[in-house]
Amino acid sequence: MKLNENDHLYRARHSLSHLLASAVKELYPQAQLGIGPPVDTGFYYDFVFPEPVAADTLLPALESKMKDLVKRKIKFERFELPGDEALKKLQAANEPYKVELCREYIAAGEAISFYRSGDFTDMCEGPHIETTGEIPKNSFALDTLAGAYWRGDEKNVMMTRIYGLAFDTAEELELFKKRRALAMERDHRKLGKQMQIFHIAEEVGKGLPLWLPNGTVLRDELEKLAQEAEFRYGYKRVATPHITRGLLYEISGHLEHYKESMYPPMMLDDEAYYMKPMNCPHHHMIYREIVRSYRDLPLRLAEYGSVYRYEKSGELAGLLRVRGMTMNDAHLYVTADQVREETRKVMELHKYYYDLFGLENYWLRLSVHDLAKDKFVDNIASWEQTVGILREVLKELGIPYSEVAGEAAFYGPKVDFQVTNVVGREETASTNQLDFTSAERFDLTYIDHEGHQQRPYIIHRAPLGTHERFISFLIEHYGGAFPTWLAPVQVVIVPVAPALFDFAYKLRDQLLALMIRVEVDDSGDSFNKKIRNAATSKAPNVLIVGQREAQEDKVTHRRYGVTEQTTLPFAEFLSWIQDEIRLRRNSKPVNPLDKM
RNA sequence: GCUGGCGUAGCUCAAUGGUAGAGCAGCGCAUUUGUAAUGCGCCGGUUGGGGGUUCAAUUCCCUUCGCCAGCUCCA
Repeated sequence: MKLNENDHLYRARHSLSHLLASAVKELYPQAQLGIGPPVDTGFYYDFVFPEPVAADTLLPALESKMKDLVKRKIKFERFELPGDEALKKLQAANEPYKVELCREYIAAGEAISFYRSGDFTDMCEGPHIETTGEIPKNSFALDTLAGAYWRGDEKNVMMTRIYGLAFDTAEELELFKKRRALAMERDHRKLGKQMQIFHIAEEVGKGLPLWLPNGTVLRDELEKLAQEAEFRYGYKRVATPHITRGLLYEISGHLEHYKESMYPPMMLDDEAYYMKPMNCPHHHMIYREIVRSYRDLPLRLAEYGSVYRYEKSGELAGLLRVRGMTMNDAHLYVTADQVREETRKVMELHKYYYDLFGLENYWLRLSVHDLAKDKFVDNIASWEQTVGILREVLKELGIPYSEVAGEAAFYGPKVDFQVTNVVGREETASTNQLDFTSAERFDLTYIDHEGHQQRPYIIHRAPLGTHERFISFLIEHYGGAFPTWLAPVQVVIVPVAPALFDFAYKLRDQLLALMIRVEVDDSGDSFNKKIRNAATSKAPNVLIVGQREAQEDKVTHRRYGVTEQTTLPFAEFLSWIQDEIRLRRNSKPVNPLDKM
C-alpha cells in the first residue's frame, strides 16, 4: 500500500525522520546528514557519525529524545532561501551531503526549501505535519540500525541508516510488531529446517543448498507440473551440461556483460571452462544445430537447467538468494509475426500456475533499459521496438504493470513477476525476456516462405522461476502446510494400537501402489502423541485406524487444521485422494498462522 | 563485498572471570493406549575456529569463519 505524500501518515513519518535527525544532532553535533524519507512501515534517516555507534545503547537514547520532542508539540515551519544562501547555510553547518543535493537542486532550477522544527532545521521539500502534537504517543519506535551507501551507490561512503516504525496509532504499531513476529514463524529458513526441506552445510559452501528428501519431493512435483504444462503448450525438452568453454560466453556476451557474476574459470588444456550462469546459450546452440524453416517455428525448448552465479556473500539468504540454482527455463524461437501470440501464451501459463497455487499477492514489472547504465546492449531502436511489443501485449491482456528503467536484462526487456515474501522483502519470482540480441550474436536464422534467411526473436521465460526461490515462496505461502499434491508426506496412518499395525500396513501398501506418499506411525509413542506428531508435521491427511475401522475396511480421515473428521470406506478415501492429487487441488487447509 | 548485530547439545533457551544446565528431539526399558506431549533411565557440548590477557576465559581483547538485518546486486 503506497501512501500519497499528502496522507497524514506519510507526513507524520517524514516528520518523525526529522525528529530522529534532531535527536542525533543533540547527541552528536558532528554527525552529518544524508536523507530521511518515509517508507512503507515508518521512516529512516542516514547519518555519518563521527565515531562508531552501538545500536543497543544509541537507539533507546534517541527514541526517548524523540518522545520528548513529540511531547513538546513542536511546530514544523517551512521557509525558502535563494540558492546561494541555502548553499552557504549548509556549508556553514558542515553538511557536505546536503550541499551536494543543494547544488543539484540549484542546477535544476528548483526552489530550496527548509523545515524548522524546534532547534533543528533541515533542507527538505516536505510536506510535514503542523506540529508534533499530531503524533500519537507510542505510535512509533526506532527499529534497527544498518549501513547504506550514500545515494545507493556502492562507490560512495557507507552511512549509518536508522530505521523507525511509525503508524497511525499505538495499536497499529503493536499489531505490526505481532504480525512481524508471526511472519518469522513461517520464514522458509525456519520451516525448511523444521520440516527437513533443505540444509546449507558450511562444508559444502554458502548459497549451495542440499535438498533433503522432503524438499526433493517439492522439486519433483514442480517439475512434473511444468512438464505437463509445457507438453500441452508444445514445448520440447532438452538437457545441457553444467560447464562450458569460455568461447560460448564470448559469443553470448556473458563474459562481456556478466563476468563478475560468473564463477571463475577452470583451466583445462590451456582453455577456460566456466560453470554456466544461464541456459540460453546452450539452447541457442541446439537451435543452430540444423537449418530451421519457418515451419519449425515457434520452436520452444525447455529445460529445468542448473546454473551457478557468484553472488556476493552478503546477498545470500536461505533459498531466496543462492549461488547454485535450477530454473524452470525455456526459450521460444519465433517469427516477428508470432512474438505477440507467444508472449501472450507465456503470460497465460503464468496465470495458470499462479492460480493453481493461489498466489494473489504479486504485481508485474516491465523492466526496461536505461542507456545511462553501461550494462545494456547499445541499440536504441531495438530496445524501443521490443519494449513497445511487450507494452502492447500487456495492454491487450489488460494486465496492470509498472514500468521500471534499468531493470532489463543486458540483451532485452523483461516482464517480471514481483512478489513479496513473508518478511516483506520484494523479489522477482519469475521473469520473461524478449531478446533481440542473441539471434544475431549466435547467427540464428530460419528460412522464410520465400527462401530468405530471417532472424528469429527469442523469448526467454521462467514462470516457475528457480526451484530455490519458488519453493522458498511456497513454503512461506503455505506456512509449511502444503496441499496434498505437493506435501512430502501426503498421508500419515495412525493405528490406535499395535494390534492394528497390520491393517495399517495393508492400507499403506495400497496407497504406495498408487504412488501416494504415505507413512504408518508404528513407533512406540502413545496414541495421543501420534495424533499430535501427525498434526505438527503438517501432513495434509491423517488416517486413524482402530478396531472399528478395521472391521469394515474403513478409515477415519482428518485434514490438517480441520477439527471435524469423517469415517469413510477406504475405497472412497482412495478415490478422493487420487482426485485431490491428480487435479492438484489447492484445498488450502486452515493454517493457524493465517489467523492474523 | 560494505555497515551493524549475533554464534552455548540436533532444536528452543539458561548460567557464570573459578570444573556448563533445562525442556524437546534421539536411544533403551516398561506401558498397548480411540483423537494434540505415558513413565523411568541413558546418550549428547574443546560454549563456531585460531590467537592473546589472566593463577584461571564460555565470559575480557584480537583475528577468522558462519548466520541475521540493511545497502549494493539479483532468479
